[in-house]
Amino acid sequence: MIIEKASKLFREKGFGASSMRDLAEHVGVEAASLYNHIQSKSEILQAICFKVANDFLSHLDAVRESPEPVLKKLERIIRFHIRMMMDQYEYVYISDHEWRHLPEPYLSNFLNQRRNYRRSLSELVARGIEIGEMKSIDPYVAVLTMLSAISGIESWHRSRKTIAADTLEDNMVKYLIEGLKK
Amino acid sequence: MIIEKASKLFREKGFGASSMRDLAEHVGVEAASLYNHIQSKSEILQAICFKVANDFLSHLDAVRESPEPVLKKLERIIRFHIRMMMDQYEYVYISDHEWRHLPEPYLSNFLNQRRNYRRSLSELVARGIEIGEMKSIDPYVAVLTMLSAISGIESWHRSRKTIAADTLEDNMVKYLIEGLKK
DNA sequence: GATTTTAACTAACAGTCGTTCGTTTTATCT
DNA sequence: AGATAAAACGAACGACTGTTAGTTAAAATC
Repeated sequence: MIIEKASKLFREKGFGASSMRDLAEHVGVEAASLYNHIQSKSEILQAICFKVANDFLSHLDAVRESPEPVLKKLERIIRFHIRMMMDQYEYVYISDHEWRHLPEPYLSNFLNQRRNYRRSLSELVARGIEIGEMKSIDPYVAVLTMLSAISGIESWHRSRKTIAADTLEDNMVKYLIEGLKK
Repeated sequence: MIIEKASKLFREKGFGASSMRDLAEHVGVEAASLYNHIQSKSEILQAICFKVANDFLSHLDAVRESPEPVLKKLERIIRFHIRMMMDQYEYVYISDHEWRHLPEPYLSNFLNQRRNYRRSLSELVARGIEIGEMKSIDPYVAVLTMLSAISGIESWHRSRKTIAADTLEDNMVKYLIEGLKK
């Protein structure tokens, strides 16, 4: 409840610009009362960031073990990212944009996880190229491009009306996967 | 001088988390002295955001009037974005991430300019499809994907060493342009 | 060299920040 | 019903916020 309200607030105004009194008002309570349920403001941010990170890492592990072609795996991962960005918009957005406000040692931890995630993805792309499934491209750049493109869905989220979710997903997958095919 | 130091600070800590006393210390002066050169904190943000917006709009206007094929125009625009992200990293990053802290009416103004920019780009992509230069894809999604992919270069910027600037640019252009070709 | 302008300083303002304290109300359990 | 635990409250703390006022030192102009 608190975390849900907080995620909405943090997304709208940013972590730094959101006060505990702001949050309390949205929850319908006085600021001091929040501390019966949480330890600190940054604890909320930690909960959000690491939940998202964990969701992505779990999914990646599951996909890696499946016996599909690399391109199919990548498509599944991309679609998962897109759907996460749609279904858990607030959480993903905050994890993407507000992680820099994490206090140490959580900050280093978070960045480590992200680095590992990208490295795993890069290795997947590299293998796809190696076995001739995909065109020759720098794996790191490809991963960076994919992930960044997806995280930009946030700005679609603000203008939902003009384009349907399915259209967005299918077209983006098309663009990103076709660009990799040989 | 002040704006340069400020852009570095805002990028590192975020606009909201950067205090005028922080900034003053980086400039080598007391906080109050800053107000002999600027009117307010948010004025700095305005200067940065609108300078970047203006640079992109000017470039787009120049490209639109040239008589090249659409795909060539898009490649030029993409390369311009990438190079802006590299050469004016701090400015572009802030314009991308901190615009929400702009006070009205500048906020609405900024968002209007961005919307217009994207609409112009979309129309360019739509024409490319119409005349058969590019594969059929939703123009808005294509633009969103391109721009988001590019803005993700920020996270490359933090780990420059592993990959050269030219490699990044060429591979990203390859990925983004090939994905559009018929 | 005198005068005006520019830019630095210290001190302070009114307000907000996250958080803690001691207390009181509400809910749970025997 | 009486005891215990959970969650609410108002008040306050010390630190920090952007900004202004008044003053003084340095630079530029005449």
